[in-house]
Amino acid sequence: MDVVSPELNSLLPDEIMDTEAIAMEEELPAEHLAPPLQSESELTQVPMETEVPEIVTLCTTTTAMQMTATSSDAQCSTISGTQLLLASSGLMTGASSKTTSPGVTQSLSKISSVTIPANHQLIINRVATSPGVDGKPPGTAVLKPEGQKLLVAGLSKTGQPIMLALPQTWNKPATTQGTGDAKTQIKMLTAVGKPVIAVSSASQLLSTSTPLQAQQLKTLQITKKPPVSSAGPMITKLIITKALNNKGLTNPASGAPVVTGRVVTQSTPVTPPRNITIGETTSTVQQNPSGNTKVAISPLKSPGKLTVVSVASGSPNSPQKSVTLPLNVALGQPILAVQQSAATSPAKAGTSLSTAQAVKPVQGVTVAGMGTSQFKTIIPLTTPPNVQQIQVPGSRFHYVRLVTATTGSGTVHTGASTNTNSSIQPAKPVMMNAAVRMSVPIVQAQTVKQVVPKPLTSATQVMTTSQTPQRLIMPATHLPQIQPNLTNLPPGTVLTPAHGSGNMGYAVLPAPYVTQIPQPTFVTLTSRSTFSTNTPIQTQARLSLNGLPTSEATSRQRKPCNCTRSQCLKLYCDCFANGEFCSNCNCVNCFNNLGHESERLKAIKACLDRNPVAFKPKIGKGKEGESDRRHSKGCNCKKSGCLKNYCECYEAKIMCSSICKCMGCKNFEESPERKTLMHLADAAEVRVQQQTAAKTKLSSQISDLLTRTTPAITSGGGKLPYTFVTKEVAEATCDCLLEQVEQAELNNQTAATAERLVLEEFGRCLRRIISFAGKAKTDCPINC
DNA sequence: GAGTTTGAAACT
DNA sequence: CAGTTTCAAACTC
Repeated sequence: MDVVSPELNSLLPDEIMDTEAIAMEEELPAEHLAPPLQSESELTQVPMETEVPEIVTLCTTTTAMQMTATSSDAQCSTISGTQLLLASSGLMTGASSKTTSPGVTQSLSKISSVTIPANHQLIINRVATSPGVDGKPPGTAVLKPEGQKLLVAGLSKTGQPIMLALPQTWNKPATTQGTGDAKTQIKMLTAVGKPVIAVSSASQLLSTSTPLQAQQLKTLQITKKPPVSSAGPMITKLIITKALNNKGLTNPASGAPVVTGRVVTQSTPVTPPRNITIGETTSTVQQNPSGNTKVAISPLKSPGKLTVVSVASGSPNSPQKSVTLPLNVALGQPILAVQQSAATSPAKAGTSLSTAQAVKPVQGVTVAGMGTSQFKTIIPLTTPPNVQQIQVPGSRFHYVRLVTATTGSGTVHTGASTNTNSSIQPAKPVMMNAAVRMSVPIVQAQTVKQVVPKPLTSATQVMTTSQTPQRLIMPATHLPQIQPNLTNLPPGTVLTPAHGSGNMGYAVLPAPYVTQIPQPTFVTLTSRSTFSTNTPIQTQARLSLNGLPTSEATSRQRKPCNCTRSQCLKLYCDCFANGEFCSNCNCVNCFNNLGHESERLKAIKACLDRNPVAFKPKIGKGKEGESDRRHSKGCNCKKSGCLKNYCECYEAKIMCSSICKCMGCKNFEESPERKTLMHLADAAEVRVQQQTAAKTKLSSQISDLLTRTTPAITSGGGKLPYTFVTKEVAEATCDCLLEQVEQAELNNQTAATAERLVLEEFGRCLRRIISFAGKAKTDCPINC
């Protein structure tokens, strides 16, 4: 498999490549928002494109961050919709609490103010710094001395409270500029029936770290258990933004913040939790101790759009940097977009000092959720310290992005459980600011298998481990000319970076080559650095497929193609157009396989050059007020009246729209021809179903009849009696009968007597045959 | 199953 | 962008 040139890295779509901007905007087809959950396995998924109103924005800064009463402030807020703004700064004085729920106020006894405007924005101001509380230095805020330090209750859109519980370590002063150990946990609890979100953040300051180890790991692990309530689909929109600020950049003893988030629901523990693990290594940025780091995420009312605004300034009035990015989820092909704002850019973070290093982060996102049929995976094979992994079971895409590592090695290990979170070596103080937006359509599932990229020397190897392990040999040939728009890559594409220090490349793998294993209910991506060296990168991906058994998930029916001239590398080929490798097809001279990945890559690029959205589904969401589904381009039928499968609209069982350029179209709502056709089609379908049922019933009856009539014989695997009447037996019998006839003739007996003799002989023959048959069965009960 | 029709994709 | 060609699926016989 060829590898896309490192330049491709810079061409990755903003949705996943922009590590600074934390704004995302997406439109999601309605059909992907709320598919009903049917099975328990589905319930265990992590639905990420959700309508659940709780949009949680968490903003923390490590070490001497906002929890200290010095001068650092932190604000996390969302702009609209359900918002949670947590301001741990004593400087904040927003006190106009409008709709604070009782639970909120009870839990915020030491919070100076809680503001919950009508838009569900919850503003929590840490209590003014109280000198010497619990022996902590002045300025250390102790929101709640025992156990969980802070309980913040907000109101969701549905009016249900959102609780935040901070562990004791949250309030650690961390005023020692990089010394000490700061662990933070945020637990968010919602009311019954709503997801409970618990986010724990641990920031460890390692005195042994060096500036070269300035990589920071942020691991965000989210476990979500949808409620067992059958009250509609459980879709959760989770946005977690974490800003970590290690002021200890000047202090080598700065730590590596580890943030682990866990999202759980109050559902019954019947369904295993789904884990979302996000591991990232961010660059070390010296944070202005007095600076404000404000991250605002705006999950707009419209679930399809998300705007993340990162604000870093010393004052709330500081200019904000807001970036809105489309998530390319239109056309019914939502993707997971995980963005991280490393806050390495002073222009965006506003708090970075001149010593800030422009080290791109390593980010890994593992999401187990509603699986889809296909994925796009970018698997890091090089420079793993800077890895961004996004695996979306619910999406047709997987993204694992590599960014150039400028510092020492790091390891991102994202596991299915919180215990699997591993820290990257890290060390420099950082300010991490990540926005994660996960969109997972609840659609057909497809398992993603473990993909273990191997260390490369001259070639890239991807080991897929499963019950039937596959080994993919991917030539490391650089294809600098290939710069595909990754957002439009064929669904199910796996991008694998090329080896080489500092160079980034991607190889494209279709989803079918991601090992699919029936390990359900979680997704795990593991990445290990120094891939270009002898140290192998281990990228593992495991995820469930909507709880579907692997066999079921992988047995997705697809019509085999019959391409003969296109080599299955053009959109004529349905397999290629769907981003799949040909399998069990009838094609001739097929290049749509791993053996011709180079050609395939070129073909993909060519297609994308011609049409950037070539691999996007043609049937997408229509405009406002129109049908939910419509052809993105419209058909151009001329003769079929759009009532045959030649017409893509008709084939998709949708009506033609205004963008169609068809002639003589009869595929509209009121078309009598269409109605008739649909009626006939329905009738035919019913007929087929009936016939199928009848056949099934008949077959069952026949089988039952045979079982009952010949139980003794058939049950033992023996032959039926008539099977003993072989040709030889028949001939011998006939000889016996003829002998009787001859004897009768020799004796001058009458014909009647001869006939009687023949019949008697025939009876004896039959008895002997039966006798031998029974004896043979007894002697050889297995199979004679 | 072979041949025809059709419209999207590809090409010019 | 329009016209033409190529292609594979849909359809017919």
